[in-house]
Amino acid sequence: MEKKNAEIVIIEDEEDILELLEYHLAKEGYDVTGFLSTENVERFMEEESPALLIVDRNLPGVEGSEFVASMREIGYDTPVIFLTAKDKDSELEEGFKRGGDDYLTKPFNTKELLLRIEALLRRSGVKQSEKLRYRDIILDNQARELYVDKKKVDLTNLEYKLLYTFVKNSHQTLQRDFLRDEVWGDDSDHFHDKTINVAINRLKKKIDPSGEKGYFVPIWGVGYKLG
Amino acid sequence: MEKKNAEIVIIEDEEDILELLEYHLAKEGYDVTGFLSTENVERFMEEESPALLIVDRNLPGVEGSEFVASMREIGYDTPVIFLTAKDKDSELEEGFKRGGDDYLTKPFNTKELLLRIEALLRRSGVKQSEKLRYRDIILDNQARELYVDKKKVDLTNLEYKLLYTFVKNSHQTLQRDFLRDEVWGDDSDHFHDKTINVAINRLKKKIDPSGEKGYFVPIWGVGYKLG
DNA sequence: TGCTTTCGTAACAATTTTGTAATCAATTTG
DNA sequence: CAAATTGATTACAAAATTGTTACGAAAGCA
Repeated sequence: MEKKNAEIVIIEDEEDILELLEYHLAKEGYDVTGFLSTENVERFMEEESPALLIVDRNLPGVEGSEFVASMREIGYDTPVIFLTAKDKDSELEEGFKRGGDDYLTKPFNTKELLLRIEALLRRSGVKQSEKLRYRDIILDNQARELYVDKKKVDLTNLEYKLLYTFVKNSHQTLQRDFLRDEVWGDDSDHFHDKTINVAINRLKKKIDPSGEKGYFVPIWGVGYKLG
Repeated sequence: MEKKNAEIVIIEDEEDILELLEYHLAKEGYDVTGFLSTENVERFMEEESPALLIVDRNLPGVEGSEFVASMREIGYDTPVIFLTAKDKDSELEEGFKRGGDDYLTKPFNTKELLLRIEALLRRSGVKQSEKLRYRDIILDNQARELYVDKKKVDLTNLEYKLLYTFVKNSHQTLQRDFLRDEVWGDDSDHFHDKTINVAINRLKKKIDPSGEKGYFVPIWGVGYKLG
């Protein structure tokens, strides 16, 4: 239930339905962004390139399937699931013709929607990036990016490797020797005593400037552990 | 009608439904083969590799979804649409979990089935959209052309391959080694340190002369990523 | 052949990262 | 409690990495 994190966009003008959908999909582990109209969606797609669109047909302003057709025209191939209150043949046909991949009629079964999402993502070949988590820390190892409390934080390579080592071994106390081997790979004798301290200090400042979260707990005379 | 002639296999034990389906699909131009049970289907698939399976869940002998699951296990990725008389949540879930792509409950609308077939063939079709995009960059891989902000930009072969590699892996950090393999294909030891830097530098100047867009973000000690 | 384009190499500049050292603070030990 | 040991913090400079520019060899083209 935790390793889905594909990015999904929902366009739905009825706020309570939108909220409900966001809740259910987020619970499944998807990374959901909701919109009340098609406005701003194109810009968002440029920036984020989501894996799937869930689009209400009946939107204010631009009609849902029109929006999808226009996205298709400018080259987007993102999978689309349409939602609709209506159930007319002509509507259905229009939805598919304009580039929809699936179609659900309201009121729909949430379980079914989730299954259809999964099937469509599988068929369209979405690669799930593996992410490591610890508390509010998310390490995306493919993008080599760190998010703390949903906010992106830039790290240097050394800092990244260091944090990665801790998160990967989050249940253990990491001894100084182990960290030296794992992060620095330095077998020379010229490894300064305080190098690790300084590195951890810098890392702490970046991921928790106020110092209130206490990610790193020093184990006196041994090393550190996450806490 | 048109010339669709994709090969479709239908497995359905109720003969009149099977005939009806065969009739409608053939009329649309598909090349249809019907089976009354899962028997012999595997051998047929080996010989013909159809583009789509339409499978009744409720078959004599082997259950439809079981058959699909076993096909998936031995490596077949053919798209599947399940048909069923039942409408239970658990059935639905089982169907998708075992590798179904779509699910229709009898009695179904023929028009809808045809539309869903088309959508599924489109999505699973080998011919993917030949356009890759990232922000305001569009790579038309068929024409081997680049558009930045709707304006055409000429690239050299090397530059194109480089940019293509980045856009294709737009949410990953690309390590220098990976770029060397992917773009230069050079496994020699004589690969100069700065070759990548200079190539990226040239590419940057072409697609973003003013340097304000910051397409390429160096990841210190690792490589680059799009940003 | 002669012209043009492409692209690797080299040199140097600019930038970022990271180790070191010095000092201060905290913890343990006797 | 005092001494000793270890960790935290800070500032600085060396080291490592990337950016930029120019040159010329190689490849493509007329």
